[in-house]
Amino acid sequence: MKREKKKGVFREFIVREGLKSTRQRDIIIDFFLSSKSHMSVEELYRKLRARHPSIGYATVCRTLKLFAQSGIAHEMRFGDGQTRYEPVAEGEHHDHLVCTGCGTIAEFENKTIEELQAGVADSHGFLIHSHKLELYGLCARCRK
Amino acid sequence: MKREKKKGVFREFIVREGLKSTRQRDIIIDFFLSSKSHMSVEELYRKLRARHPSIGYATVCRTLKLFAQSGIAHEMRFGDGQTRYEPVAEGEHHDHLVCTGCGTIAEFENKTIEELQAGVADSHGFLIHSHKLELYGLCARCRK
DNA sequence: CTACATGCAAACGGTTTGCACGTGT
DNA sequence: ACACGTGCAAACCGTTTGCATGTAG
Repeated sequence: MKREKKKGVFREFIVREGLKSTRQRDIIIDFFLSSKSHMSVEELYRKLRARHPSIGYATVCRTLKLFAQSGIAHEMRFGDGQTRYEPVAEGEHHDHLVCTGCGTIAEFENKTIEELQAGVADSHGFLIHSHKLELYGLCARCRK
Repeated sequence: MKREKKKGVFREFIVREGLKSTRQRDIIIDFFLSSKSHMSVEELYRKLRARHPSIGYATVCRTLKLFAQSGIAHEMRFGDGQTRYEPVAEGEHHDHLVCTGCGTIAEFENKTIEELQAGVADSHGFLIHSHKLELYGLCARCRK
């Protein structure tokens, strides 16, 4: 449902920008929307390639960028030099718990923190546009 | 005062690790501790080079990494592909307000947010080790 | 038929590394 | 004397780009 919605949003974006709908873009969007979140480009590319060997790395990069531009995905960089993408969950915003042991990335949402952030921005005269909050540590499994 | 303290900490680190005290390291640490915070490696290198033309980029990189290891500096990456360093202010932790207009980076501290973060980590069974909170937007000057 | 998209390989940008030479201890 | 440090240039790694060819509209 929401998946179809995102595909719709992307389709509109494609039209609006005078771009084209292609086989590769269809493959990538389907794969992207049905895979786990926070995948790195490399990861996405490898898995995609298993089923569609002829697809190029550059195309994957370019397409993911388009997803971000169209608003259906967020581009994110944790400290590891990889670029990751996640489908946006409309309305709600969430932050990340990154396990430095196994690399798992969990999500959380905390309205109070968001409000406090807004307060901080205000008190500095900042007009806040986005934020990034990441907690690094060991997940329940890795800490034992 | 605290600057001398950091130099002392680094000196101890050097000895403990069986490393050596060199002219370059002295130059870099002095420059680093007396410059503005959050400088990128490139920035640091350029400015350093103005006075000490023979210093190598690799040496600057390596030395900054040593600062981070020794605990007198933090390494940080905002979204722009540059690695930045800041002298650590002992005890207190702070987060960043990054102006997307002029690139200025301001700092802030908010104890309540930190506590809430700890709560979030707990409720996920995470053992938190560090965190990163960045607010992106326009600073007072750029927003008008 | 035209403009955009693709795959490939080469370029890029910041960081890291190998190496021959230099220098603290 | 020996081990570590330095400067240089080359390697690296993920990402981006140029180009000849393919394909949607």
